[in-house]
Amino acid sequence: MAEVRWLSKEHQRVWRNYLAATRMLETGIERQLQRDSHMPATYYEIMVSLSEAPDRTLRMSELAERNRFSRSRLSHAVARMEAEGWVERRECPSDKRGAFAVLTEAGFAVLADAAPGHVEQVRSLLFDNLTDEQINQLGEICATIRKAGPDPFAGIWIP
Amino acid sequence: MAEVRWLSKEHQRVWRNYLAATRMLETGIERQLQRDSHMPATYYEIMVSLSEAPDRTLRMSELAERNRFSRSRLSHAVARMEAEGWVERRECPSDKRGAFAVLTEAGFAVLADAAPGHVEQVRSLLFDNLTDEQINQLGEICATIRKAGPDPFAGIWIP
DNA sequence: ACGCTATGGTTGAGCTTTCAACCATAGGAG
DNA sequence: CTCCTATGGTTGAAAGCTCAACCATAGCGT
Repeated sequence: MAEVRWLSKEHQRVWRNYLAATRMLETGIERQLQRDSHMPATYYEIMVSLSEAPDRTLRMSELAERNRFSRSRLSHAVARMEAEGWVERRECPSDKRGAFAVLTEAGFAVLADAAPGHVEQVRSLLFDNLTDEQINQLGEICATIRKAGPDPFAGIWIP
Repeated sequence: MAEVRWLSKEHQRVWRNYLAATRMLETGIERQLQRDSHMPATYYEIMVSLSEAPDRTLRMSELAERNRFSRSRLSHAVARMEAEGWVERRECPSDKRGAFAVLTEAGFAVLADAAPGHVEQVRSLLFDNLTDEQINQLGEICATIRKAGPDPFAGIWIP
């Protein structure tokens, strides 16, 4: 067992600020969506992805990867959204294992309705408080972290 | 209803990178702790806070606020940790409503055991990938977001 | 064609989190 | 002292997430 390389005081400070800030943001986003649109952020993200896809349709696997959801999480979420009538499943003709998720009209309407409040919340908790420079920095930093992270994000890296 | 101020293309890019990066990090941290130490990150954070407090003891409310947990979430978590023998509750003599949480020896041992692996994971997913400058920037950004956020973080700001 | 492994996706159990309701005590104001 | 409200904390139910197990089809090598 090698020596433990503890975090420096400075790194610790950063890490704790990171935890507090991200938790605050996440909770704030979640609460606003739940309160105003009766949906968790997960559903919102799924619907956004679908709304941007051709025919508002995506393969489950595509959808999972884009949002970094586990397959299982997505599957459960889509099941619940299907029950709400926001999404439909269709089978894939070219690969009988596969499945498509399609955003319904009702789903699109719900999304359109939820969007303004959500965007406002993102602004007020995040963008409105940072300088343009900081926003750029944050973008770079997140892109870096993201790229450095394990890739398909399942399996391999944590056995 | 005022005009919706949508996010610019650039802000959207940042926001999506933010979501992907933070989700990746969170999941990675959670998985490592669960796999190697059979505890969720929540417990780890609680135990860290306690381990640093005088007599390894804190009021529930203090504990909740420091980590930005809802009272309810903390209460449930402490109950489970108590069942594991990692934490004990004591009543507060000066305020009979209050309660203290105390980290037990067993809890401390478990924490000490979990720490090295956790730190290593934080390094490898975050710090190792950023330049010193980026780390400083991230620290500043998170501190700003945190300060700008709603404060006691319950009630008031989202009715 | 056969068998083997890999891939796409679902399922159920168990754990965590949230929300709202709740109980008990504290700390004023009248 | 007696309300009346605020604070500290807990609880139960409902919703979401994770993990591991699973089923079905794909696609390769022979």
